Order: sequence, then C-alpha cells, then structure tokens
Amino acid sequence: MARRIADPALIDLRKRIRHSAAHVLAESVLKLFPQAKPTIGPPTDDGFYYDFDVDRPFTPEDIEKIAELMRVSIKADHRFEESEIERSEARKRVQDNPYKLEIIEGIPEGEKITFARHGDFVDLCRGGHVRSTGEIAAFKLLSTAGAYWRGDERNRMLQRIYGTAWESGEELEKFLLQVAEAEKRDHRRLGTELQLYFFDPSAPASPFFLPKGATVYNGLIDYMRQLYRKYGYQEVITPQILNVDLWKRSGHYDNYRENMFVVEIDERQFGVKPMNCPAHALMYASTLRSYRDLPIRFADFGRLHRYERSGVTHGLTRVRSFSQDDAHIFCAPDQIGSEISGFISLLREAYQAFRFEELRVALSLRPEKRVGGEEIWDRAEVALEKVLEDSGLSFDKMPGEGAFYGPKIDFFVPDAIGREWQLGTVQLDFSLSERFDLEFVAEDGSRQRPVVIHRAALGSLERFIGVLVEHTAGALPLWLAPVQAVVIPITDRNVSYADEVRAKLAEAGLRAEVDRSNERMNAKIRAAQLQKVPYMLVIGDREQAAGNVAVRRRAGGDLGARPVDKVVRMLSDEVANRS
RNA sequence: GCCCCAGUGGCGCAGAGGUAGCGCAGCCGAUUUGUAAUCGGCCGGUCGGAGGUUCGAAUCCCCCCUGGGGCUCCA
Repeated sequence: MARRIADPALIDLRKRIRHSAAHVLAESVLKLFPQAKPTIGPPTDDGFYYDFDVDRPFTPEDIEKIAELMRVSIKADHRFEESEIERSEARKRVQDNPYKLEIIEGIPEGEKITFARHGDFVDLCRGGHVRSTGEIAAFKLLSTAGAYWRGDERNRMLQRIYGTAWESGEELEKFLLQVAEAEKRDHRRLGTELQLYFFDPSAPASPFFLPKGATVYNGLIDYMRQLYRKYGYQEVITPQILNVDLWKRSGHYDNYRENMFVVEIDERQFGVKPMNCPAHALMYASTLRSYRDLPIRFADFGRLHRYERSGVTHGLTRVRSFSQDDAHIFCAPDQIGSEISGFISLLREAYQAFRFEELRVALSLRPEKRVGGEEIWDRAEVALEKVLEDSGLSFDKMPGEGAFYGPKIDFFVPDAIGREWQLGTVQLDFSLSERFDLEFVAEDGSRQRPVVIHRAALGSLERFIGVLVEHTAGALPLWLAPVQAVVIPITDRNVSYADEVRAKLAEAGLRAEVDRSNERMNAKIRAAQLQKVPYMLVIGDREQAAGNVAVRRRAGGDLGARPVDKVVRMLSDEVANRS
C-alpha cells in the first residue's frame, strides 16, 4: 500500500481544508436541524467528521440535503474569521450546548479561547482554516455512524458524519479510486474468491479454513517451528478446557471473565482457555527447576477462544476462535535483556520473510495500577528500551500503557485501508510466577522467582493471514501458496505427460495441479492467474516431445520452455529460500 | 453492547406489493486450440429465520440471527 506523501505544506493545506469542511458541514446540519448540538469536528488522516447530538439519526436523504447545503456555502465563498473571546463570554455563547461547555472547561486558564465564523455560522474553534469556504475544492460525505461522546459508552450516543475533502477534484477521485482498489484486496472478499476460508452463522466470528486456507495456516506453523528450532524453543500441547479454579488462581477469572467461554460439566465450572499462560505455568511447576535449566521457552499453537463483543469482530482480524505462535519464556531476571533481544531477532527474521516493512513499534511503560516492586520495573523498562535501541527499530514510548503485570512492546502492521493491527507482542509478567509460586534453584541454593515473558511474533495466525492476504492481494509467496503450480496441457494429447510433470513436482514436495478442464489454454491461464497461482507450466506437443515445460510466472509472464527437472529444481530452491 | 446499513441459487448482482431474473461458477455436448475468458444446451432459489398487515409479501411492519461501517485522529 502506498505511503502517503510527506510534503508538509500539502499536509497542512489538506488539514485546513478538512477542518474547514467540518465547519461547513456543521453549518449545513444546523440549517436542517436547528436543535442539533454540534460537538467536535476534527480533520482525520484522509477526511473529517463531525459529531452531533440530535433527536434522530441522519438518513441517507438527510445526508444528500446536507451535502447540497454545503455546496451552496462553498459557492458563496464565505471568509473564515477567527476571534478571541473572553472566557465568561465564551461560556455564555455556548450555554445551550453542554458539550462545548465541557470543552471550554477543559481549556487551561490563561489559554486563549477563540471562535471561528464563516457566513452566519460561528463555532468554538482552535483555528486552522482555509481563507474562505471556496477553497474547499472537492468534498464528499461518506458515511454516518453512532459515536459516544468522548468515545465512552456510558455517555450519550451522538451521530457522526464522515466525509473527505481535497484540494482538487482529481485528488478526490484518486482517493475514491484508491478506496475502491483497497476494497478489492479486502481479505474477506479474497478469502472467498481464493477458497481459503469462510464464515457461518453457526459459529459467529470463527473462521472455517478450507483445504487451501489450511495449507497456508499450516505453512505458517511449519515456518515458525523451523524458527523455534533455531531459537531454542520447545513445543508443548496443553488442554483446551480447564477448571475455573485455575483461572481464579491466574487472575483471569477476576480480570478477564467477560471475555471467556465458561461451561458447566458435572456441576463444576470449566473455562475454555483464552490464553496459554496458566497451563504453561503448571508445566513449569511440574518439576523442580534449576538456574541451569533457564531460560525455558514453551511454545504452544493451542486454539484459544475469547468472547469478543458482537460489534467489534471483523473478518479474520478480530475473531473469537484463533491460535497464536504463542510462547512463554521463564527466565532469571538478568536474562530479560537477552531474551527480549533474541525474540526481536526472531520476529524480524519472520517479518522479513513476509516483506512486512511498515512496522510500528510501541513500548508501553508502567501504568498507575501495577504489581511488582519499583526495582524490577526500572530494570525491565531499561532492558526493553535498550534492546529496542540496539535493534535500530524506531519506536514510540507509551507511558502508562503497560499491563498491570509488566511493560510490553507491541508490533503493528497496517491492512489494505490503513487500519493498524497488532501482530507481534512481547510482555513481561511479574505476576504469574507469584500467583503460581514458580521457583528455580539459584547458584547459591536459594529459591528464586523466574520472570515470565509472554511473546508472539505473528500473533493470532488468523489475523496474520488476514493482513498477509491484504498485503499481497492474495498473491502469496511461492512457499505459502496453496497451489504452487498449475500444469496446463494444451490439448488432450498432452494430459498424460502433464500428469507425469505433476508427479515429479509432487515428488519434490511441491503442490501442483493439472488443469484438465475442457478449455483453451488461454482460459486455463486466466483461471490460474485469477487464483494467483505463482507458476503456470504450459505443455503442448513441442514441450512434450522435448521433455520440457513452458514456464509462465504469475508476475512477469512467459519465461519460455525449460527441461522439467530444471524447473522442479528452480521451484524447490525458491521454496527453500522463501524468496 | 450501542447507532446506522445490508442479507435474493456456490459467488457477484437486478427486482421495491401481483407470485423471481442476469452474469460467473457447476454439469452435458461440440471444439483440440500456443500465454488472461471457444460455442451451444442443461441443472440450480421455502428471497437469513419466525411472526404480522394484505385478496396477494422477496418487496410493508415487529422480533431474532448473521455480516458490514463506526463508537476521543479530541475546540
């Protein structure tokens, strides 16, 4: 996905256009709905919105009328005028609007309070407009949505109108086209088209992976297992359903229960696991551990279930049933730095294999409410920051955003329409070993607490596949492609030779199919291209006679005829290199 | 959870009170073809589910289910 151009002057202009458009939107809404109370209307990355307190939601017809009034206001080319107002006077002006009043109360004493006027519309506003409404060259209202005041669902629900605005009609068109293109690579759509996975009301927000999707899924797991061998992890298998007593001990019952599926059997309650950590803690505690055994790294691809609220689930990227490339590291406090560092190496190696380059890294530091002493937090935060600095990754520090049980680093990757999803994470945990009374015998014979590190590189495999499908528009790299090559016989005479070619590919561990449909070569190529198959191996009489195949690549077209054995080797090498 | 929108053959869509249609896919037949769609025929839908209004409902109303857009990028 294309990065947005970073011309600061243009970005500023767009921001002002959009902010101004929000004012014009509010003006128009108030003309149609005089009792509506405007609240906030900021510019966004590629548009703007404005939230209103109104008696009823806006209908599509309302939106059309509003847009029409906006056009009138823009045509009139009203000038924007900003003026500073005395605080008490400002309060008076907005006395009928509790939202604006609240905003004013939030402005520190001594800071200026300004209003902006254009035409006969006045709004409390920090500033940042274009000179006059005529400079809003192109806009479009996009959608409506309910939105809680201050984003808090305990507050009243407001009605939001989203729009976009640009410095020219062409730019608007470009943007709308880009949105349409992005929709084409929506993983929900591609999943159906490529027969990877689907959803069914019988299991809301829980994907069904078809054979092709399962191939991708298992491909990811195979790859992670390979990395686990390299980085010293041991894979384990743990139960799906565990007695609530365990979840009480781990703290999940108190802190995470509303996200858990709980079942009752034999008058006892069991929780379906939302996380693997308690099971891994039991495994750690199943025998006496020596400092010589540390670090211990338990990896687990176990299926997790979390009850996500119905309004928040989304395709594969937010589901209720999933598994992660999850692992827990039990180590001595002085091993924290090297463990985090090792994990980041693993993560970067993996992301490189998927060409994930747009990575945002966030380091979340101690929150108000937390467990563990100051020394361990100091030590851990310093260790995390140092590892990040040494890694050369740029990152944002997020004070107060850490979990109550420890600081963490999260790795975010954007999807096709720029929404960011958290994939990788590494979290220190100072709580788990206390709750499960985990120990190891130190060099001096004393009993010590290990530190627990939760970590996942790809994160939820479901979410990862969703993001990967959008990044590649379904054109997965050869090593992950469910069908790596389609053998295309040109005539019926070539079918049995095509079968031989397929068998040779299969023998080398490659996933290949023969297209024996009663179609012309062109149609078979088109079908394979649409299915994003990396290689098409075309076979006519000429190839058959010479023991060749004509190689066509998904991207790059015809490579010409080559001996079968050479092609098998070429593909095998490409798979081995994950290139 | 809350607000809005949507659910029609496997997939993509049309139909907006008079009893369901198109394209693709699938199946059958003809064709045997050199790098993104050969032609013809056939099959396929209790219109998400359950109620109601009506002489009559895919179309209108109510409830439920599922999906989608959103729910602090803060004047």
